[in-house]
Amino acid sequence: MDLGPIDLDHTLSCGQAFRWKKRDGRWSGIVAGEEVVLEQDGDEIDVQTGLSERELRDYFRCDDDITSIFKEIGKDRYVAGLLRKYQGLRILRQDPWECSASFILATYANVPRIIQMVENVCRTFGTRLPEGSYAFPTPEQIIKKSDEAGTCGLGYRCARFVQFARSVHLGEIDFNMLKRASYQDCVDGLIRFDGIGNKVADCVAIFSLDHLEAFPIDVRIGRAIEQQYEVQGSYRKVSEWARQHFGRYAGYAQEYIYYDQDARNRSVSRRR
DNA sequence: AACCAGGTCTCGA
DNA sequence: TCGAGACCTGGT
Repeated sequence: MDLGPIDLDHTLSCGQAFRWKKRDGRWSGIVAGEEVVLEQDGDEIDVQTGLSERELRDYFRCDDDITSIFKEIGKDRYVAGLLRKYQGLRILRQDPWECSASFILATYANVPRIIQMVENVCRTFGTRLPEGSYAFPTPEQIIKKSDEAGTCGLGYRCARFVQFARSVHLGEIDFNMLKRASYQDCVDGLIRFDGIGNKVADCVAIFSLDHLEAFPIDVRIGRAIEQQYEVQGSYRKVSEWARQHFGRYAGYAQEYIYYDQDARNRSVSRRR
């Protein structure tokens, strides 16, 4: 299947989604409750899934005009280098509920632990698929046996996670409306919920609600921006600077910078 | 064995 | 509007 210019390794391991695993050269994950297995050989990607081609192309954002996106953020010298270095890293379009619930768990934890927490949640509440893995649970599945949330190792995030499931189940958040809304209205709509601050809201906005100008700032991005551009300060100040500097696809630049910082960390830990 | 993690919340200035 | 402290817990 043709998913456009994409590198699965970069795209699925960069920390935007937490449910993809690579084994024996194949990536397997679950999208919209369906198992997806992908194997990339150069430009060829072999796909095994019950998902329709339309759904898969939607998930991989094949509708994006990637050329003009790269042209735009590539105006920055540093990012231009990263575009070459990590060619084929793409932003995904994830399910808003799964994305927001996952990033509520992602606060103040490292990626391996986030993956573990999400996996625990899926095994505890989610539907078991024929292949043996579990789908990400619906809000209702979580509410029905919320007393078991304590066994998932979520720490202080547990109460927020369950409460958010309740809010979503009660229809207190309209993701489709947030998609159509302006970036700022989208963030304002997300940030009302306990456990969603600036950073999580930006992650949800870019990874699931089509607001590619969202620029999530974690500690590593903060450091990188300070080093590369000598810009620092409050979240609001830095993120506004980033949208100004990188333009309407600022979030795409953010993901390349984040991945580069991640790669540096990985090589440091190998050296130890 | 400490250290730190894709932050958020609360509170005071 | 901003900065400082506390915070569950498990990888590394």
